[in-house]
Amino acid sequence: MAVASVVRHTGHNHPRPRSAAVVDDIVRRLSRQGYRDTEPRRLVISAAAAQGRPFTAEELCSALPCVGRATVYRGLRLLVETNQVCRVLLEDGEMRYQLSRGGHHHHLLCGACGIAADLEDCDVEGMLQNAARAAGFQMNGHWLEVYGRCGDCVRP
Amino acid sequence: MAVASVVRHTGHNHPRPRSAAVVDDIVRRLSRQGYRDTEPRRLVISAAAAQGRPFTAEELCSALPCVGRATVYRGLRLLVETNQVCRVLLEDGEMRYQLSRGGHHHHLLCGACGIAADLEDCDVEGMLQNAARAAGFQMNGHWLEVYGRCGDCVRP
DNA sequence: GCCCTGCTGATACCGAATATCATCATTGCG
DNA sequence: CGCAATGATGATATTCGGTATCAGCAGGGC
Repeated sequence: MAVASVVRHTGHNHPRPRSAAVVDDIVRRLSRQGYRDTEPRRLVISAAAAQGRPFTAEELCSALPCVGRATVYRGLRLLVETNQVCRVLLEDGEMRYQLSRGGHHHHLLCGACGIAADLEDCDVEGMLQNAARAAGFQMNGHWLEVYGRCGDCVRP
Repeated sequence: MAVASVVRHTGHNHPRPRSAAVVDDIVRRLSRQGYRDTEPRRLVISAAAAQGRPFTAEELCSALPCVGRATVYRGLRLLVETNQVCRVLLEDGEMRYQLSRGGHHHHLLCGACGIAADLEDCDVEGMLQNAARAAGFQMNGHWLEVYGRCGDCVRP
């Protein structure tokens, strides 16, 4: 199911709009930045949107046998650079990707089912600013991942 | 200078013992876990201790031309698995390594000089526990890196 | 000193990611 | 609409970080 026809939920987050709409949205944003609206690029975005959990570039490739490897990698890189896709760091150091719903947020990563829920209402920022300043450090940003078990996997 | 003969400071952290002592310490801890005290392994540890900032496996290899690649990679992996070396995630996603001074801590990473200072007095743990619980998530751990400019690079 | 076993390192290998480049397709413009 | 400019594509080659192999070596318990 590359294009969902119903509203779906991911973890404990907000409803996600239909995939087709998501693809249109992203393509529109890219167009505004001068990037062309091409069929392979749409396929990459659509496949990324269809993933239920953080994915690797290779997974996108095998989900898109009809799109060239290089194109998949380039498309994914573009999406990361334009903040349409965020990077997700697994506990073992593996890097994965996930369509971003925008705004600054962190991920709650379930080690059992692999799902990534967004953690939006958490102000580590201020705390880190203070701690950094106390160490004579000027903080510009941070990277945070939270690992554990999602509700569905804790209560089976 | 593979073995420093003076007490040195890294960033804004505690004084670091002489490298030779650090190497002995680590070798002793490894021995206690059944790992042999070998010359190549000591060289790897010594080289890791001599790095002034987070390093890659490749950097260790070129710092140790007389030690086989495989041995360097195995040695580094062993040090990570036994928590003698911690992983450091750069802002661009690159993974580096750094000798650990033990205990749970995070890193203040300077984007200018590349140094990593330890951030020890910061309790994000509790805050994250609460936020995760509110999202129906059972938190087991987290990964945090802080990016910015160290004091020396802010005031040049 | 001897022997067991873990360690080493040269080499081959693997897989992820990127560079190349001829060809194609999108889009702006007349 | 149709043309040209140029960004995008994709098959291929290549690079590069990391691992598997395996014969020989060496640490350390006896």
